[in-house]
Amino acid sequence: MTSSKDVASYAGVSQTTVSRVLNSPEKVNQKTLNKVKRAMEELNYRPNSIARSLVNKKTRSIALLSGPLHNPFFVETTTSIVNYAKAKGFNINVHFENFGDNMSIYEDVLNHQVDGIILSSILYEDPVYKELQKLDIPFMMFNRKHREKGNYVEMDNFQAGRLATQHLINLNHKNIVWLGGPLTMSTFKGRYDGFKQVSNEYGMDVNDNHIFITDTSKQDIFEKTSHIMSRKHRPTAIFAGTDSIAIYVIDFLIQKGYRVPEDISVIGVDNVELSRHHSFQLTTVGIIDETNLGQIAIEKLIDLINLREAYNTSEFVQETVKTKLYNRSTTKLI
Amino acid sequence: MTSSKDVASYAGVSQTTVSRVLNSPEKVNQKTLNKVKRAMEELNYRPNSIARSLVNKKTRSIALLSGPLHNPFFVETTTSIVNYAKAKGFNINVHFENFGDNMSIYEDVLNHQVDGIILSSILYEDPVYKELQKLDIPFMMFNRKHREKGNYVEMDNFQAGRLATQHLINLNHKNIVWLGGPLTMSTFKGRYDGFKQVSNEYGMDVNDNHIFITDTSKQDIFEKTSHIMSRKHRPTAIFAGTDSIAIYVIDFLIQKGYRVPEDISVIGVDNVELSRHHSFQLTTVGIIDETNLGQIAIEKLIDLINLREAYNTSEFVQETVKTKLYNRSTTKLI
DNA sequence: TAGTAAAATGAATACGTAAACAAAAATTTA
DNA sequence: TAAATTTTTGTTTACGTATTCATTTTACTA
Repeated sequence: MTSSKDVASYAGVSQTTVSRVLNSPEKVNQKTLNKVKRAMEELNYRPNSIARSLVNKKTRSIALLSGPLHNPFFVETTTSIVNYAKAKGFNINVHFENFGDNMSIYEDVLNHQVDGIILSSILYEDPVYKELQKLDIPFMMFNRKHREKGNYVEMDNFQAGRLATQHLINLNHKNIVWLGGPLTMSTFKGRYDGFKQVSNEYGMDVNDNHIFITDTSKQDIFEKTSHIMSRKHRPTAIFAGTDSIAIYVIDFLIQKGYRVPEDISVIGVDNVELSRHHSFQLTTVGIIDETNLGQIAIEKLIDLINLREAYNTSEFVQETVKTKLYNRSTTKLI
Repeated sequence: MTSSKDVASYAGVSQTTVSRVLNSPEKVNQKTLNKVKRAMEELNYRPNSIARSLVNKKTRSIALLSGPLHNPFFVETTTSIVNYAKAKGFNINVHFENFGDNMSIYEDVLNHQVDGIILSSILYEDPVYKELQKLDIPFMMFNRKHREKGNYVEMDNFQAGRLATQHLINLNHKNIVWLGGPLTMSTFKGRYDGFKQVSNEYGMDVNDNHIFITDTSKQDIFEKTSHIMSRKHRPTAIFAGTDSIAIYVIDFLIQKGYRVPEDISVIGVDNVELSRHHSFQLTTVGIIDETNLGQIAIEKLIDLINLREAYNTSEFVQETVKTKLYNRSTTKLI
């Protein structure tokens, strides 16, 4: 690989001048500028970004710790994050959540220098939080947040839970099952609390028969759904904690010959793009904005990084986006 | 950030000794070893990977240039690639194809030093190929390949095209439409050629009425499918160039009130995981192996990187994996 | 045209690590 | 116990770039 020194001696100038041509061309004489540029061309020179990073102390790369892509929510956020970052000159190092074991990934992230970290998959009481804090690198949580707050962009999960439940109740449903994931995740916790509160407001009993916690795997969702459908007091509606869960539920139901929403209503949360693509049109609750949480989060993170570089200051980003109902066709009046 | 020098002076040794503790601890006296390790702990020392990369000339990171994630095929390959690389100590920098404009991404990839490149989204005559070659970095193509060959892992697209077509013909279909993407991609070209050959073997006419080229967007697929269904000589089967296309087609059909396979049979290619998850079970053709092409490709690529590091040798990886029919329930005898 | 200001260039150094080589300390051998 | 090994540690340099500071060249002023 050819270095700036090679270019320098080829062009008959010092390495400093070559560096200047790259970083402050206005400070170099037109004639030598051309001479050096030509040398660069002829030697097919590429500045070594590693060496640059070493001296600049920035890598222009960001680590993304994402939930699994079989959840369409993360398909959208990952796409947004990668593309936006690229447009801003940043690279994204992608890592996938490993069954809640964020510490191992943390080691990984740590060992490659990054200018920032963006993560969706943190638990409400995740010990990784304080490790990340020690790092003194901007990090942004999206989707889920941590008890210590920090920087985050989330939807108003509690409101989402309320809206979805209210919608079902408006449609006359009285026997509703909540089918979600671990309440150690702030998303599920908020949505569940919203469900419970509205249920209580309408004097509905929320007992163990109405609450199902899955590990969000297809397998488990199928089993739980199967169990729900085989009960004598079969519910008339299922409130799925995420669209991903809702889609698995509906796939299962259709496979088994049930009709949605004729036999049972299903509502999700997240408003993933896929919910409009599908052969069924999923009723769901999602953020008001056109965009997604990943997009908002990466914008804010890059702002933070730039702010820090320019002024060495830092401020908190704590954003809870309001939600609304996307009333489509997997719920109906009974 | 604390450096190895800081650790050195804190522990009362030279920086070299600190370096040795990290890279060849067996060469350092037990007592000083402990002393240095303690110092590292107390100062919360982390070796700077940038500086390491500069001297080692390896970054342990790989650039992935992938097709878009709304195609489930790339969801699977990306997941496999990221996870496998991580297990082998590599980071993945993800980039998404930008409407065939690989050159802009190429600049990006180039500017961050990587040990290897893995890309799915190359055109058969893509000019980026010779640029990549100049780079003198191992690069591996999967899914699609380039006319110049290089390193690639693909399925036997031609065979896949034949198998799918043969399957439909076995089911008595005589009016089959091929609905695929640009033939500038080796995948579509191979599958199309297979379709045409078998069709001809059975004396079936393959004219413009049977060939539809989409840009693989949902929008375009919907339009083309709509057009196909509104024709007087409506086909009895659609051969979709990929599962992704097949899924869009079926979603459209079901939305419009058609039944699959009762009203029309649909077959895809790729055998994506999702094709089994869905409310319909997609009939498809895919590679024989349990795994996916991305997985195979990343394994080979890392082998290449290691081989190159160890022996400074290089060899070609050129693999065409055989395919088979996955006969599920979106095709039927007529 | 001498003197001064401005523009252009170069020499030296820093970033944090690894490694070649040299030197010192500990151990073994005779 | 002195010489010869072996083990352990340190000094120095390289990796490729950016930057500070000093120096040279050019342009301008009176």
